[in-house]
Amino acid sequence: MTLSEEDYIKTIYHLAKGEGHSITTNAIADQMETKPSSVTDMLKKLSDKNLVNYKKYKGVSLTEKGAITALSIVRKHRLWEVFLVDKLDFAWDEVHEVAEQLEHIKSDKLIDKLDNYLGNPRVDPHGDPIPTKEGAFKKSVKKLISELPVGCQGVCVGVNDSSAAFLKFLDKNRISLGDTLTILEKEDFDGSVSIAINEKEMRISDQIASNLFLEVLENK
Amino acid sequence: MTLSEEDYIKTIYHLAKGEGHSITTNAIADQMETKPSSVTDMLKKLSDKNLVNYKKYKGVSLTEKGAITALSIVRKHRLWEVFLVDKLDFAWDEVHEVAEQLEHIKSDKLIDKLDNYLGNPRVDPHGDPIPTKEGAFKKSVKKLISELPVGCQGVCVGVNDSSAAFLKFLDKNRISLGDTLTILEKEDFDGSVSIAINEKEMRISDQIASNLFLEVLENK
DNA sequence: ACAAATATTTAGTTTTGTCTAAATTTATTT
DNA sequence: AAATAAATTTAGACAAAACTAAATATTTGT
Repeated sequence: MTLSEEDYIKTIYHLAKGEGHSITTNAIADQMETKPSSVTDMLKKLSDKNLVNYKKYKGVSLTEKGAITALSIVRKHRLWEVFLVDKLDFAWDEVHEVAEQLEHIKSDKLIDKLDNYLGNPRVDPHGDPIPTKEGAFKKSVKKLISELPVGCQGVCVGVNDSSAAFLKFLDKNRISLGDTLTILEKEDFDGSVSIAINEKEMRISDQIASNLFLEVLENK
Repeated sequence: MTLSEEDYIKTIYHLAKGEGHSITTNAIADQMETKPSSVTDMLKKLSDKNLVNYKKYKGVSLTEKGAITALSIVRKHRLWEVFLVDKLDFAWDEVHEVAEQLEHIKSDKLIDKLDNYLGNPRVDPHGDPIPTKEGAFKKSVKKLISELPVGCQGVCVGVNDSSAAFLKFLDKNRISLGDTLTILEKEDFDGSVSIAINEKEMRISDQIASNLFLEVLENK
């Protein structure tokens, strides 16, 4: 597969939001900042290779083979994002461009070893799920800490209250978006929550827990 | 710079062994497994971009600008090799192909951070020196441990005596080619040498020290 | 249902990097 | 110093992936 073919497959996958429905030529052209005629050319080629179902004027969807390819690219992209953030200390919002390049590196052994090295993460720094080698993965949902049960693990992906005071609190306690957080215990009495974050444990008040969004894997 | 241009620059650099002498069209074609006519085409393009000095029928050499480019690619290649061996546990002889791909990733920030993460290594797993960001680097030489002074650091790159007994000794003591080794102390009495390797210290006999080659940076 | 608007495809070019075959230059023999 | 051999370049062609402009389908509005 060429680099360009991989980019098309990935774009179709994302536009279909992981589902198999039909995507229009123009949607792909807009997303990829290219011309519709270029898209048509490529769709013919991908169709010849059995990666997409393409009917003239009727849009396109990924075949089984195309979906497997897409998931493998998504897996690589997200694993590299974890590497960049966890190991190289990139901020979660500056990794995309580099991961776009790294995702095209061809070596199954590399990805296996990287996965292990990173501790087989299930989500990337944006909280998006990482497909397994076999192409399986759970969907993720965004919920407030206060809405989640004990034992949940997820990634901090947003705040409800973006007041300066709250952001300052997060900063002082070294909680950043992109950090992985586990819910250890919930106190019925005052709604406070014990969490593990960045290798440390701490307790946060109900007020904090109701203002911080976690991206967690759907429970089935 | 395109991927292909980078490959040509790197090939010219390696064929000239880091020096500025003139390389023939056929030598490049052989090395890159391509046709001489393709090489001629590319040399014209690289010459237009001021990356090489090219005179028809007279061979080619890198310009200052070309040499800087080459060193930056070599730096990336070798840093990725260190990553693959030190962090992902690849064997030193299986990293080349993957590093050939990784060396083309474009991000200065990535390479800076990778360099730091790896502890700013001076040599790659083959013992070859890693150029600095500024393009400076020392040559390396291959010497027996017994020939080197206290304080030297280098990479194990070969054995003099490849008898089964010797290889078994290395294996039992978890010394592999590609490991980094520092000479801590030398005992005049029996020629034995204290070394640090793989985060451990150990003492080896004169006989071992005279059979294990280290690739070390030239002292000046 | 039909005209207008929009979406998509086709046809024909362009650029990059490659190739083959022919022409030219340089090197080597005798 | 020719003649031959080897190396190199030129000319012309091709495939991939993009583009523009024109043609054709589909959808929408009335």
